[in-house]
Amino acid sequence: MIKLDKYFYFYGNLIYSLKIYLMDAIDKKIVGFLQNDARMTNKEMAIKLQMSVTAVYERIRKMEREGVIKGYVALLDRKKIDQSFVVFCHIKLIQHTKDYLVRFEAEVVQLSEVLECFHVSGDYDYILKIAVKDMEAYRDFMVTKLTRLQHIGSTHSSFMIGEIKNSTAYEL
Amino acid sequence: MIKLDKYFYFYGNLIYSLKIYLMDAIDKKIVGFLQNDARMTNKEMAIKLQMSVTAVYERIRKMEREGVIKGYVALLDRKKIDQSFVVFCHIKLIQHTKDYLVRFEAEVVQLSEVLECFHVSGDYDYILKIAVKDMEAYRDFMVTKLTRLQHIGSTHSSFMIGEIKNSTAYEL
DNA sequence: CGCAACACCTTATTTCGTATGGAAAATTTA
DNA sequence: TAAATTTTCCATACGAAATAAGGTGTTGCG
Repeated sequence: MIKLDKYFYFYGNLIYSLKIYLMDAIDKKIVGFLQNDARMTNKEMAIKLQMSVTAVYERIRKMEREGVIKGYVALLDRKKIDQSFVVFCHIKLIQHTKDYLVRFEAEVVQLSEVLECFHVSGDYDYILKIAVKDMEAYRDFMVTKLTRLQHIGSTHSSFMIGEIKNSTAYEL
Repeated sequence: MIKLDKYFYFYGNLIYSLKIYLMDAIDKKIVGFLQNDARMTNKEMAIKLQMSVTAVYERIRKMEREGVIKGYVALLDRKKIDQSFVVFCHIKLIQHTKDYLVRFEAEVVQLSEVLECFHVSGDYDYILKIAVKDMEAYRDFMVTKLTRLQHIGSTHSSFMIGEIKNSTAYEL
């Protein structure tokens, strides 16, 4: 296995470096399998790849150790658990001092309805993906939780009408 | 186990109904465990819940059968596989005929760089989450793939500067 | 009341993950 | 180029896990 160092510069100064894990064709296939079905057995993969179980096992172990594979999770069907109402909420802060950002971020991670929160460029500062039961629950969330957060300037909500694609798997 | 029927009406007409899976406290805990770590053994859960392995096993099996648990996946670290550059792309179509929507959606699911695509209300029709290597790769993706799609009116890209929260786990 | 469905248990069986030792291949070093 | 080292692979073996089978107590319902 080869690790590639990637360097990030800012005005000629090295900001940070990152170890990229260079996967060969077999690694990519293994990870491809596991991204779709983490329950696939080593034996099944070994047969598909025409190699021994141990070889597969050791490759997986290494990728876990190196942090390429972050973990294994069960995915639920939103509809079946009555959380079909998904909203993308764009948020602008009133100011962009580091203190404001840090405080907002610390608070937003605590909100269980917020599945994802990303700091982004553009018109808004943050994009949040929120899942609740219905519109009423969303209104409640907005009023009692989200807008209570400090330093929020404005928000813009986009309601999900349809899910076209929702994948956790990267192409390798 | 109890299944709850949820009905959706539109101008007084029943559009569709949905079977909601009503989980008890134990189901919720089991699913809570698996959402965080799908590799947790039935035995470990059984101990935490003070019940037998078989009981845990059967509950999980039922939730899989009923579609509450959609599947199990491995999650990768974007950075380690050199796909750190994430973009939220907002897309507006030139028209909103069913034909246009269907065609666009069929094409966009084919694009491996597009991890997620949601049809949304508001200023734009779709929100896409795209992961590539760097800005250059994103430009290439835009020019050779995305803007080649039919019926695209306008796009607006927000680049991810920071990942505050990125969870696949629902609160139950 | 009695029947059926359900959730649970214990025990038994099968399958899987994982550890070990060692061979082949590739890579590095002298 | 030859030797040394590291990496990758394999076969085997064993404990742990998932799964199957059979049985018991509880609940709901006609």
